[in-house]
Amino acid sequence: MATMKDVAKLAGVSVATVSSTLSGRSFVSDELKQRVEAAIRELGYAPNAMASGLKRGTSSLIGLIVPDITNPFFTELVHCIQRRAAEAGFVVLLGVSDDQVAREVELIALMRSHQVAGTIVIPCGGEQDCMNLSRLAAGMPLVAADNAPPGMAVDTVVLDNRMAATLATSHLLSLGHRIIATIAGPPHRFVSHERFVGFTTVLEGKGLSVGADHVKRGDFHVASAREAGLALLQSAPRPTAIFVANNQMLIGTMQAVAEMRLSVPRDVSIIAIDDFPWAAAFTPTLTTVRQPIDALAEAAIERLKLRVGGLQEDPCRVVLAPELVIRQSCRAPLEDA
Amino acid sequence: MATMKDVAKLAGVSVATVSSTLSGRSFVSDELKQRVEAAIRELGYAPNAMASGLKRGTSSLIGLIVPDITNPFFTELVHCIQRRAAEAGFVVLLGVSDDQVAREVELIALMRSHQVAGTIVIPCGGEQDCMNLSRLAAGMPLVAADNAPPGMAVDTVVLDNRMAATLATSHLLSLGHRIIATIAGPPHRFVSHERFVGFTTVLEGKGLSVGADHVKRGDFHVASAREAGLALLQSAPRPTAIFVANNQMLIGTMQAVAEMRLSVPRDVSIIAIDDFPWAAAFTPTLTTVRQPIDALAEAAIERLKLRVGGLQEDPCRVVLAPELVIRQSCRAPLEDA
DNA sequence: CCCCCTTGACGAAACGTTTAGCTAAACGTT
DNA sequence: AACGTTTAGCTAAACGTTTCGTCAAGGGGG
Repeated sequence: MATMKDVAKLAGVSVATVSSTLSGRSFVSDELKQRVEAAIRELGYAPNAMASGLKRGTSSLIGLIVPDITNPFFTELVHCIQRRAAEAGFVVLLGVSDDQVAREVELIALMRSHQVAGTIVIPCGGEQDCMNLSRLAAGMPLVAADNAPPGMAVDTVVLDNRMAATLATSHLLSLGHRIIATIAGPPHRFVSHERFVGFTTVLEGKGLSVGADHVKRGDFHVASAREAGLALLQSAPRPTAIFVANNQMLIGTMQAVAEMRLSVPRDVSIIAIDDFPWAAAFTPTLTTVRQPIDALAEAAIERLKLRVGGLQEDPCRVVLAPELVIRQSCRAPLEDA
Repeated sequence: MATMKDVAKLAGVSVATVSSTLSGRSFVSDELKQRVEAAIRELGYAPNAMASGLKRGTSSLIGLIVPDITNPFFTELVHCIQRRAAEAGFVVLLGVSDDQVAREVELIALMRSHQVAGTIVIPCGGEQDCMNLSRLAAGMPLVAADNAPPGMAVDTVVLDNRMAATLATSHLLSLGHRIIATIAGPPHRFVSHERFVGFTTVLEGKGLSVGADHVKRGDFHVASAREAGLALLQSAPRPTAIFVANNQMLIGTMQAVAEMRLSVPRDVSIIAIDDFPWAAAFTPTLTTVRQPIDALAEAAIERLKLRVGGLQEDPCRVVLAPELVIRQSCRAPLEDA
């Protein structure tokens, strides 16, 4: 690998001049500029990002910590964040916490040791874990997205989860459903809690109550929802609609329905939070509440850029609105039900 | 951020001793070791990966360049690679080429400038582009996976694409299909070509020929396959089965079938290469040819580790076998067809 | 004509590690 | 007792940048 010294020698200038040419931070005459550029081309020189990072005490890296990249919501979020990061000149250092808080903590340290300019984290833990996270960040710009409770000491970018649940639940009510069940997420997580509260609040507002039999908890993965779905569909009275807390559990729920030889939406209506690329390819096509994923990514990168730029002010919270996407998996309940 | 110097001062030793304690590369007495460790804890010291990387001329970073993270095959591959990389002590620097060869080339340079230990790339171009890639790698350990033609000057890890096509086509033949169409991938790509050759070879072996009307080219994305599917389903004679070259195009094909008010597998059988997490959640469940994704990831990381370790030998090619996953989207053609 | 300011380029000192080479002490051998 | 050998630890020189301070040359104002 050619270094700046080699370039300088070939161009007959000092390394300082080469550096100035590259960074444009101070004036270099056109003549030298051209000699330097020629030398760079000839040697195939590329700057050593580690040396530069070491000297400057920071880098063009940003950390991105996600719980699980195979969940299509996270896949899309990673995709959007990576694209916007690249546009902003950042390279993404990817960490997967695998839903383990301990791993998440390790990853924060890892990011720091790699001198990232900042980190975007999608926390996988409960409120307490999140508070802990913001403490660990100390010094490193951190933005928490998605599962980020208010009160964290860092910028947060989240969906309006209550509104998402409200949209879904109101939609079911407006179709005439009165016996509505839910498959909620892990109780300690912020997003689960909000979605569940949104759900119950709407029902209570209508004077409806949800029986304990009609509330199941999953872990946001497929299998747990299949089991929960089977239980719900065997309960009496059988719910005419199910509100599912995320996309993966939606799949599990559909499996349960199929196993019971029931049909969506004839026997039961299903709605979930998180749209996903193939929701329109299923039979029936799936009604969902869509998160504005790209807007989340944009806001996260935006906040990070500001913090990296040295902005010192109180943590800011960005809350974005969801959107109801009506497809075929919900319709009015059968009269005879 | 505390540095090694701070630790050394607090522990009353030299920085060299701290370094030795951390790396274990030379002997340090138990007493000093403990003093150093105590100081590290007290200061919350974490090594500066850039300084270490600069000095050692390499890092614990590996580059990973993929065309498109939202394609579930790539999602899963990234997931597996990232997991195995983490197990091997590497951190993944993620680059997305977005199917653009120029971007891919930039990313290789980017990885190099970040002093990665090595890079795994899933090339997005044709044979020539791939040859070019191996040249660009010069000096940096590179492993090409998936769309990697033989003859590249680097280690390659690929699916036996012809066998995959053979499994799929033979399955259709064994069910009794004789009018079989295909939606192939972009012609210049290695994987497309192999899959297409596998398909035609099997048919020709049976004395069957494929009409030009029954061969469509897509771009591996959903929309192109929808169009191709519509065209195929309107051709005469209508094919009784379609072999689709990848998972995203499978979705597009299913959409086309639905738009034509036809039904799978009654009116047409559909099979594709690339299994994906929800293939079993569709109605009907989808018959596919599964790539051994984790084995691909394992082999890629394994080769990379060897090369990073300094192995100098001729490029090696790992070819892995696919597996037919029979579900509901293929069955015998209707007699009256 | 002198002084001062600006401009363009350079030299050299960092940044936080790793590591080769060195020192001094401790030990075992004759 | 003199000598090598081993050991534990230290000193200092890199690694490839960035950047501060310096410097010479040139120009303009007094």
